[in-house]
Amino acid sequence: MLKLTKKADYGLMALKYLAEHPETAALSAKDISEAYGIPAQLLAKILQQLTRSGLLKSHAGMNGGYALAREARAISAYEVIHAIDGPFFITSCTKGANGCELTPSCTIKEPLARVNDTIAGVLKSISIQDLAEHEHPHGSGPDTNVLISLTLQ
Amino acid sequence: MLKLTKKADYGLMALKYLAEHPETAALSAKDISEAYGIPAQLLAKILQQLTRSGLLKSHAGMNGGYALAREARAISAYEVIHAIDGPFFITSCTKGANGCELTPSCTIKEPLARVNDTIAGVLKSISIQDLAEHEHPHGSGPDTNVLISLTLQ
DNA sequence: CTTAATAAGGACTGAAGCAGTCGGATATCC
DNA sequence: GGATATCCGACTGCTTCAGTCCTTATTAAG
Repeated sequence: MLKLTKKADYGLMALKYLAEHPETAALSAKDISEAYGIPAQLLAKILQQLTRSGLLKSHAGMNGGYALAREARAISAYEVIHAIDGPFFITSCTKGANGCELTPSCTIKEPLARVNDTIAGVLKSISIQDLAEHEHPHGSGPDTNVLISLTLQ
Repeated sequence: MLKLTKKADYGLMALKYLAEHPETAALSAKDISEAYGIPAQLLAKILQQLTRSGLLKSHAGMNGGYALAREARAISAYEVIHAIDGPFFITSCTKGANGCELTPSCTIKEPLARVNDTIAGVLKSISIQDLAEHEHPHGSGPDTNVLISLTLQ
């Protein structure tokens, strides 16, 4: 139904939280889970995934935790979602790999692939920094204005 | 994972097929299901949903079937998806109705709501006619060029 | 060196949604 | 009345998601 999983939501929230606390060397999964009321063990697994994907750096042991692997401006929402939920396709019949079982009857996937690319483009244009800045009430920072051109046919 | 259900896919395919056969008064669920290799009874339920939503007109009895309730140009992909899959929200925590259980800790939904609106805008800008025209190899019809402006903050 | 805090990761469960089927009821045309 | 349709509720199998449990490895502090 065109919905992000909760895991992706949690992941975005966690990265946003990290971006908002740049002064601290690292924050533990417990810290973040308590800040948002997210199940700690679930969030831990998400953060581990993000670490494997190179978006976070982790440090075990006391005073360990997680920190952004790059600056918040250089991490896009797309990367986070992709790392957690895997590659997404708006159509159930993916165009790549094994292809669509209905091929060639499914004549709809090609136009929708463009929609897919458009959505991906939007998500790529949004950084964790954008999410973090948005927190602060109003009037700060320049607008992030994104223009997308979708051409059918 | 940001994916349309197969039902929505089937619905789009069916409406596209109807748009490609404007000469016939009505096409039965069986006709369409055979054209695409879709389970007939499943497609029937989908077409019934689209009828209830006012996108199709149905006619029982012999030589009955379904026809577009409006011209193909006036039916958007968004309407089809919405009729079948219901209202979609990219975030698991919907902003409306019961709200987010995590409120106010979930500070991410507001920026993503804009993304949601953008996606909806893209889907609203694509008509069944666009999908049907795309079928014909190339060079026909004007490009459908859509500009979307997404403003964060 | 011991202990506590932390990440890492596999296995499992319950719940929900999706895809598809079955059976029957109603409407329409011949 | 029979053939062809739509209409609609109930049901099943399957997959995925959300979350938990348990164990192991790593690191810093005392």
